Amino acid sequence: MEQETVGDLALSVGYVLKQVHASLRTAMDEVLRPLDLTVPQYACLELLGQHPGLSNSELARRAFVTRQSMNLVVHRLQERGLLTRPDQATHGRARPTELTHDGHTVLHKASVAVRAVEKELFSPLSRQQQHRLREDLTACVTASHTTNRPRA
Amino acid sequence: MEQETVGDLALSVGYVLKQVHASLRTAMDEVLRPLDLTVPQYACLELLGQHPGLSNSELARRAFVTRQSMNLVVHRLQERGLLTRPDQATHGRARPTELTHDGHTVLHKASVAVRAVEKELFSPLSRQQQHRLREDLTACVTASHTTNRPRA
DNA sequence: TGCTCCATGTCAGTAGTCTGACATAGCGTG
DNA sequence: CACGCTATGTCAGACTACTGACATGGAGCA
Repeated sequence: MEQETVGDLALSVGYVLKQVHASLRTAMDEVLRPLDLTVPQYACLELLGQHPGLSNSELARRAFVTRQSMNLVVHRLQERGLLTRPDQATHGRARPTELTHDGHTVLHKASVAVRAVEKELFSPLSRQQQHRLREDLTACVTASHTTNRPRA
Repeated sequence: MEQETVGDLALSVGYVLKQVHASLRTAMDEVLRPLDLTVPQYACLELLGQHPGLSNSELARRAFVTRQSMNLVVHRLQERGLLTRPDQATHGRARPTELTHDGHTVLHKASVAVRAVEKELFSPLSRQQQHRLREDLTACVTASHTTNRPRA
């Protein structure tokens, strides 16, 4: 027989997942604050660092926020001179965004700090366990993308 | 040598974790909407179902939100008659909150729906893998609680 | 060509959450 | 007893993210 409801929240994978996510989020906020960056702003920079030329909508999808929210993030980063965006789109309406020199500099500092946070958070797990954890989580999202609409 | 920055976001445990969390959050929102419940509201009910008599601050900690946010959640659920809260505190200032009969009814429906969502999301993993995943995640949060301040 | 459909960008309004602040109740210690 | 410390509840304000809506540019098709 299968129990329909969760007996104990600590035994719910979803609850523990949320707990780890909250810890990661808090820790990231702390290390990004000295750089005057929010988590979505860092996500935007990181995405552009690895995939230059992404549009605003594409950034939004990959950062798991709406286009409108990402639009504000992009505008503020643009005001700070961390990224560039052509005034006119070359092809459609999508305007490819890229990091400036300052953007790359800030991103590197932030990326190092965030990497350290992740390393600390997952330190109880061995390298092999971390790899396995990532594989398992990846399997879940790829499966949900096939059953639901694959947004990315 | 250790790489300081993440080469590919898909290889970052934190990024995949956020991805799974986003999927879970979205799916929970969808199934809770027919019940006119938000995720924090469901979390509040679930916590009270398993631990009757929790105070507002305690609910906030276990739901990973601030006291102020949880205060609004509790008030709205109280207006809907799903939970009761004494007007005066018996001992300190903490007022123990408990579910009403309607609260238990709504909670049961919601809990069944959420349980189904989790089961679906983690369906790519075997029962053993899910258990292992939960164990690994739990290890991370317990470790972070010892290094940082143990809020709970 | 003209039409539909879709994706992108953007604007306005709304709702949720957070930070900061203050008052109160209990506990421990001088 | 008095004082400081902590925890809880609550209020006010600001910020963030979301939903809904609209306009525009391109692709596909009759």
